[in-house]
Amino acid sequence: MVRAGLTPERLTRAGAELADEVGFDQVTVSALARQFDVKVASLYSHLKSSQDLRIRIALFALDELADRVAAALAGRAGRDALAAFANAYRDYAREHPGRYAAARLRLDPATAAASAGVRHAQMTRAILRGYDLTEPDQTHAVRMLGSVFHGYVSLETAGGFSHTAIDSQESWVWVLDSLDALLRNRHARTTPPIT
Amino acid sequence: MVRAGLTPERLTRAGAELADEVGFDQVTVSALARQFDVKVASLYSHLKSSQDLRIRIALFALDELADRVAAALAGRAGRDALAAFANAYRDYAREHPGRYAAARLRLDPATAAASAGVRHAQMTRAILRGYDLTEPDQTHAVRMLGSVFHGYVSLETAGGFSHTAIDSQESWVWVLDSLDALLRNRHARTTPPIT
DNA sequence: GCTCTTGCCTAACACCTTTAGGCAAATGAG
DNA sequence: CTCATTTGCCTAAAGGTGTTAGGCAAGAGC
Repeated sequence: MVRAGLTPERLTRAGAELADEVGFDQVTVSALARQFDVKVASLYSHLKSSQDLRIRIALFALDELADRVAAALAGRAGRDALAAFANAYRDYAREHPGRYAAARLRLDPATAAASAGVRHAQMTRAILRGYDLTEPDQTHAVRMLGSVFHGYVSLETAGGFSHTAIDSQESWVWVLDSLDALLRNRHARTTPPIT
Repeated sequence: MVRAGLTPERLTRAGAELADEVGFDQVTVSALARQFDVKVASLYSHLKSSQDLRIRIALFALDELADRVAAALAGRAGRDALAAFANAYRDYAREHPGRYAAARLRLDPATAAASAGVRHAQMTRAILRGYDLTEPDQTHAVRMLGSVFHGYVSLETAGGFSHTAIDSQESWVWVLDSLDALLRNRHARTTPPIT
């Protein structure tokens, strides 16, 4: 009987592709076994559990996304960097919705600390180097950028922006433009807080 | 044999509570049957399917959240309205994480159109009445607000903001403050787009 | 009290997850 | 090259969830 040549890496990759096709939460050990034309139990020599598979896909996606963002960011600063970062993020989610969902999987602290998630955090902070923000404003800004990008991408891929005639791309540019203006003006602003 | 008195409404409510306890995607017809001390198959007289249950919980959550937002918004305008809206949203997600997740369930267009989702959209637009924005800026702003609020709440409840010493509440106020400033200045801005 | 509807039940099947134990293919030592 | 060992995929089996079909008894209406 010919062996299928399964490895955790191949399974993870196939799982990521499957996620893009059918959705991350439809990724199942059984479905993966079918893809490799192999019995389900066979995968358990390579994966600890179904959750283990999901975590591997998440780490894979985080890493791949971090690579893309890093490439997009190279040599850019200021609003260029902001747009490059945001577009890398959004493009990834549109090309690979399943992997993007995987990257949002909640990891336990130890796993998260060892993941490419830290690169994401570093790169977000790197963008802000072009705007002279000091702590704690920098942290606030990091959180805001993360929120906007994740929120926009999440709502957009969920089809939330398809009810109006106004193009989502237009709104995206408007949002990036607004964020850039906001960050440029932020250090000078002195308005009192609202809550 | 004493009857349990099941109805779709009671099941939906119990499902919503269960979602808050164990997470929306752990809400299962089986778990619900256990809660009512009833056999699983019995629920199928009241629910079409597991997905039907999830949709009911989503609609329930959307409605409840819309009520809260409406109450928070009453009599407020401008930055007050913005903060009230945002806080209602965030507070709901923190008090009822499972229901909040349910409210984000992707609905088919017909169901969505008949849901409280339209009230949410109307209320978001209502906030912008305090800032004189015209189309298409208004739509862009609606999308941005939705993105920021959803993104922030989503990242915060996922524990994404607990790695730094800086308090999340502080960042939240900073974000609201920034959005207010942004919207107030937006109509006057003439910066060219970046992408 | 009798009939009819309705609510919850048992039975059964399909699919996913996971563990235990077996056989055969690859690997490597002599 | 042969034999022993390791390793990869298999069968078997048990437990959980989703769903349908058909039965019996509780409650409602007359």
